[in-house]
Amino acid sequence: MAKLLLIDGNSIMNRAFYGLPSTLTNSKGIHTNALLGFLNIFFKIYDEEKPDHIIVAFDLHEPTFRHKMYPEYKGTRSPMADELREQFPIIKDILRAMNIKIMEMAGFEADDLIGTASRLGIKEGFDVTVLSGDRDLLQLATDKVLIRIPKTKGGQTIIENYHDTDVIEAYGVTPYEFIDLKGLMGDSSDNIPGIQGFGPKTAEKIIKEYHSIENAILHYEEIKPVKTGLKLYENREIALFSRDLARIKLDCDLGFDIKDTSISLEEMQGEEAFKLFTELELRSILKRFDSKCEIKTFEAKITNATSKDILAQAKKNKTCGFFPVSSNEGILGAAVSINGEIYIAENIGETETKALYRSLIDNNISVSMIGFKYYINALGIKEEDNVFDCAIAAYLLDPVKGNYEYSYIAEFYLSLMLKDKKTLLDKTEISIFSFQEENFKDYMAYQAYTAEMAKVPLMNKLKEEGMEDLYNDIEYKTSFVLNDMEQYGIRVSRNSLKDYSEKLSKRIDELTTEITELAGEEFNINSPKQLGGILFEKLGLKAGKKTKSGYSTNVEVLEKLRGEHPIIPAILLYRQLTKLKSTYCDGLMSEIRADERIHSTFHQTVTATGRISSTEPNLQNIPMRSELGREIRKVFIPEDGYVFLDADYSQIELRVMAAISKDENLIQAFSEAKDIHAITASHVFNVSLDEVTADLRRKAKAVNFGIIYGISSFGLGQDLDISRKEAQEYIDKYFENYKGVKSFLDETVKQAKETGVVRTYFNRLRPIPELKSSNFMQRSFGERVAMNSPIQGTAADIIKIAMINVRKKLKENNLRSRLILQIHDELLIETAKEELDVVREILTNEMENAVNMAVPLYVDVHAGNDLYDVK
DNA sequence: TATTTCACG
DNA sequence: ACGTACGTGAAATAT
Repeated sequence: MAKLLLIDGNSIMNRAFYGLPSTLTNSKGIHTNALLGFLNIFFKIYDEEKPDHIIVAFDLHEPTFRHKMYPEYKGTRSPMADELREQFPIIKDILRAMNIKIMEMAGFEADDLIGTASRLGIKEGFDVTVLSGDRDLLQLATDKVLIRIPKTKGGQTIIENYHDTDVIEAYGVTPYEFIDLKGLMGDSSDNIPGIQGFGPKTAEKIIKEYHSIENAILHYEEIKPVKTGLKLYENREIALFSRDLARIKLDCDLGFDIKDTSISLEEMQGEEAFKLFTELELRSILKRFDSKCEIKTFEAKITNATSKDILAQAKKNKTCGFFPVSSNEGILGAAVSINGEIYIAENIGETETKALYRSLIDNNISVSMIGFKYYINALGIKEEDNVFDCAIAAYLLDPVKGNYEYSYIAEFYLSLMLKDKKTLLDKTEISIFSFQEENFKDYMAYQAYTAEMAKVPLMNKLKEEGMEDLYNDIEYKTSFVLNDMEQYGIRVSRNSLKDYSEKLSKRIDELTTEITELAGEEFNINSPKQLGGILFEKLGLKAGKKTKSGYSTNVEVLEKLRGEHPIIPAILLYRQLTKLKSTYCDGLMSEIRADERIHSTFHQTVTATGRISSTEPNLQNIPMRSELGREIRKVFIPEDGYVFLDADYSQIELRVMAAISKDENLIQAFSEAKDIHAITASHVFNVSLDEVTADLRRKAKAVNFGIIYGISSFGLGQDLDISRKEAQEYIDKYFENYKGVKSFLDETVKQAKETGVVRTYFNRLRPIPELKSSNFMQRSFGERVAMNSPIQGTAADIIKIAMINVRKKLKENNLRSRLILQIHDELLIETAKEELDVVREILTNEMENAVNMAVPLYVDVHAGNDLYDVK
């Protein structure tokens, strides 16, 4: 028999929302917990029942006929949580995309529509299932209508099922009598009054005996205790009225034929639904599409081939996706996708793979890869080869995503669900034997296929977003600069590092003893938990901030306690020393390679703003601010015959802000090359320039930074340890003088709210979904990001341009000197001694003239014999 | 794996 | 009333 599934949308959404943590959001900051919960229950029921017809009912946010009967109806309800409300339009979009009928109607609740549909369903001869979290619907149960109520028990979703007989068994009354039951006892959640003092027990007893309120009223004198009977009689109007309120309507005019709601799995899992789930990043739901969306025929399309075969095929197509298979031993072979067919050249080795790559390029075949920087050296990729990199393109289009593996690119740009690397290979070590494994073949095929197929959609998207130049002129070329820096690395003196380390160890041991004595017991000083216990419980010091798991023991807190106990300065020093030892001494030591140099990896597709990041090790956070830490810079030395030449931009972010905000005062200040912090101080504190003290300048500097970070009085107050009010006064004074900055920041946030994105001067994009959040904190964060990203991002763009141009100039002039480090606003060149003058010229020029703005850019340049020396 | 802390711009 | 400065990565402990 045909089956009809009716879903109480509001109640299932509500249940799903409270069943899953509301921290569940996608990368765009959209809450997805109710969506996910709803869909999980939905598919669970669907799989069990395989209904032929489905309808989902929703309440509208309008008064219903019950409100007309009784204005206080549902009056005690607190308003719906914003995070849940936001998800209703989305679930409706999803249902529409799945071609599932939605019903909602002014004046009626979802219950009434479901009630009506259930009866129409019976008339059509359907078996009806009603899915709801609300027991009110039990009154609809018959032998043909099954009510299913999901419940969470011990983390597991179990579903209670009720036909009419089950209702009788569980409640002792028939579904029809259930309405009378509610009339007597009322319902606090709907604010249905019922008879005061009549709870489930009394109500059940009466209805069991008399089957209806009317009949019970007729026989009220028989009811015992007498008081109960009297009370019923006195309140008979309320009881009958309450019952009317509680009764679900069965005769609404739905306005459509119930037979028109038929649906199949294929119809539900179409292209549109897939796209929407992809957008929402509901991966677990997408898994249901697996069988449908994976490239089933991939295996059949994989062919083992020689380099020659591949070249011959590629010549016909003129474009290909290229995946070099690499292990610790280097490149083993390659998988090439040509017109969707995968050709695998197994174990041909690095030399032949390189030759294959070159032959493709030489024959004008465009090569598309994913993360090509990694292969630049092994394959001998040259800038003019014009390789396309899907990872960089995908990064530019969504820099917050943070993952640009083939599986994600295929998902977002090809609507293809491919098993990801982890699923296919997990801990597989790639070797010459890997080629025989089925999973590995799939992996190679997916890599190559995605690289080929995603190129066009990615390029179109880049064009659409106006980021073609950014891609071609900045990002693509930057890869080559970064690769060079990785290859060159930076020389580190093992011996100096060891000496420094030993010096630290000695001092750390002494401090450990001292701290143990002061604490009166041994404990792990590195453990914030144990340290908190010692300081704030045992020693009774005043706890400052708290963290999620206990007392905060960070510098800020400890610094305020400095005078309170001799253990505090000891701990502060201990912290500093152990940090230096573990992160920098030990950390750097293990990264020194046989060539005496450290080769960091520079990541181009990591930061949300366009900056570069550095790992293994991070060479962008070598100590600088404290003298003790700064010492470690002495271990970084140039190769014999070379010196270091370092240049850093002077206040590049403030200058960028001045230029793009077009603030006249700020531009003026910078054109005169004055001390910007001092100038700001004179404005904010109403003093003349020569009256600016060091302390006023320090405060003004904090204000300037605050502006760049997306100023807030709270943040500035915290930083300067002043009241919020005072901080606000500084900010107001600042904006009074720099009105252009004020209007620029306001306008940026306003536009960001309209478009959902901000852009740098070079059109680099950053989506800020947080601006749409209903959560104040998230939204405020979004606003600060909107103010900061164009500034930080433009500065990042500028230094990338400088890097590209510096490298080009060094090459053009056949110089041995090389760029080896970038630290956001600073470049370091390992400079051949005899080239020092010309390199200084190049570095200064290229950095200062990387871009032509309304504000001049300046760099401070220093030469030195180690990294300490150049600053 | 998450949290805390701290190094840098 | 809410409870923050923007952008990173590494190490250690706690879970």
